[in-house]
Amino acid sequence: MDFSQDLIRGSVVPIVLALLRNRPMYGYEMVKLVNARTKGRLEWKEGTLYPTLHRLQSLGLVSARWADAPADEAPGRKRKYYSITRKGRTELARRTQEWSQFSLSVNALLLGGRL
Amino acid sequence: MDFSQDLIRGSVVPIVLALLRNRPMYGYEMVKLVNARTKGRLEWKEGTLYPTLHRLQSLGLVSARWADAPADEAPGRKRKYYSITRKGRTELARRTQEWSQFSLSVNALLLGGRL
DNA sequence: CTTGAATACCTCGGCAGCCGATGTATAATA
DNA sequence: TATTATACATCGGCTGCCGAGGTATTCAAG
Repeated sequence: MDFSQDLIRGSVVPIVLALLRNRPMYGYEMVKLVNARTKGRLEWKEGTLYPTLHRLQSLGLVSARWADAPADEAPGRKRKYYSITRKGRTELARRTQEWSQFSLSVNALLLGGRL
Repeated sequence: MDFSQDLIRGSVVPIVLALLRNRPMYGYEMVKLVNARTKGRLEWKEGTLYPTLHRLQSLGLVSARWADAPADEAPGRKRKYYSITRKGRTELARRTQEWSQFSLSVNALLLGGRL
């Protein structure tokens, strides 16, 4: 479907935080996972994700550590695993709420319903 | 609630087109209406809307004409009324579809549901 | 063995849209 | 008379997305 990039904007941060809710992940994994889970309707680019992760880290919303990939997955390969911080969880809650209000508002206006 | 501007981005165009679906409107009216209908959750700025309207016009998605405000509303006042064109309606359909797919995707990722 | 694809990380500059600030002019209200 | 509301507009700053490009490793195919 190939969304206009303007729609994508602003959704990257909350989605990243949401992905890290349950377990640490590495960047490349997030890209593939988002693209797969949305069947390519969202098509994340590495050129977007990596700078975003660094930004979130500098804001203290995620933390990163290098580690070996599990031996049964990709033995001998190094990956940079990101985890969400306590501060990040607070921000996630805020952003989720924000998204929900926002999407309700837009839906109401677009689909003509009352708010 | 005061959304991050990044979320707003990309939603302005489809909303403008949707507003014009039923009747012509003037810019100032759209700003007030959106702010009121969303109870200030969306807070449109004139500095965003006017350039957007001009852009849409140059793309042939809307047309504009100056006219007197109705005598029972604001007698003696000039307004610039925008209407959606046929091309604009096609674009509206596309954008509505796009938004719907997009918001479903984001919702699924944010709220953890399956797609 | 060498080539190519997949994995996994990264940077940089261009671009486009939102917004704050600012400006103009008129009508209504205090 | 001064202020507020209506109604239009522009402009530059900022920020984030993306295309293009780069490095290095692992693994399968030729």
